[in-house]
Amino acid sequence: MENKYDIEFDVFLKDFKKQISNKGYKNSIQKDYILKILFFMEEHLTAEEINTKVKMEYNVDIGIATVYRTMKFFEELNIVELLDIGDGVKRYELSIAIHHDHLVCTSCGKIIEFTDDFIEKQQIHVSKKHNFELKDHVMTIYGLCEECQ
Amino acid sequence: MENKYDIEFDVFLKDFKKQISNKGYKNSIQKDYILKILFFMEEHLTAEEINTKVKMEYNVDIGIATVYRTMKFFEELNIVELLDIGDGVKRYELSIAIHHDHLVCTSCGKIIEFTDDFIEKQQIHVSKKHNFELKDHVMTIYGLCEECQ
DNA sequence: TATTAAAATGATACTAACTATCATTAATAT
DNA sequence: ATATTAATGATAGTTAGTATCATTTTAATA
Repeated sequence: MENKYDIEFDVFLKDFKKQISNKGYKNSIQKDYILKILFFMEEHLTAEEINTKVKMEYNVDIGIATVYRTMKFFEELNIVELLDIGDGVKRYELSIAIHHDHLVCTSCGKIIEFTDDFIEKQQIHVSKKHNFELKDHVMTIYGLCEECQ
Repeated sequence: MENKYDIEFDVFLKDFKKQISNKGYKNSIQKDYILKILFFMEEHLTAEEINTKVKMEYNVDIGIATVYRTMKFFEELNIVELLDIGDGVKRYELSIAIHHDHLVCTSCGKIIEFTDDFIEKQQIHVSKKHNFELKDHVMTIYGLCEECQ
């Protein structure tokens, strides 16, 4: 199986399991399957999509409550990052990817990632100016992608 | 009554009513009250907050369905702008204010507005680079305000 | 390896923030 | 004044996500 990261899944999974244990939580096959989907499949998945994909790919039926619960858990442990494109549904992606922002096509829903050093630096500057202790930021550009114009 | 804009409310209201009429919609006292609250009170209000404030300030009970419906209507007509700080509740502000982004304190919920010309320009640049036709953008910085640090 | 304490799961009930429906009311055009 | 058509408001419905709780699983330790 291919993936977009520079590490092997079993290395990643091992490290992740240790992380969970060290913090006093317990591992489970459900968590493993969810991570596997996030690692190998496209990112920006909703909880419902993750559930469906686990069912399709591995023929395992994780309760939807567990998926929601696990995504919240992963978010708190910074294992995943939340992406909110403003349509009322939460999407997640693995945090091992470097920080990036998003271009969202308002016509077809396509999500394109981008990073811009200038914007990254400028938001640090803006935070300082307002005596804000920067934790995180979200930048989303809405518009029409090439095909939808 | 004071306000933060450089125009009088009746000028604004008159212009707004004309806008509605021209597009084939009908005006109503409910719309007037909602606009009045948005004009004179603090911005970033939720539908529920608008409803409560109309009741408190003018002793008028607008049905909550009408508030939700009207905010959606105003949004489509670009009379208000939607602010989504990621807590699952929609907030609105009048579009007569110039575009600005937000600093959100994750501790006390305070919202500080900012504009940054560099960021504004840079997002145009990013859009062009990806052959995106820019429509809108959202930048939100999350962190701790001075008091909450 | 067996025991045990605590966390995780999954079925389902519940919640919150809207959204749709529809009978009634109000606004604008003629 | 009348007719047309949109707006309102009460309420039912929807949807994404959260809480509950009995049962199962995990993992530490005896």
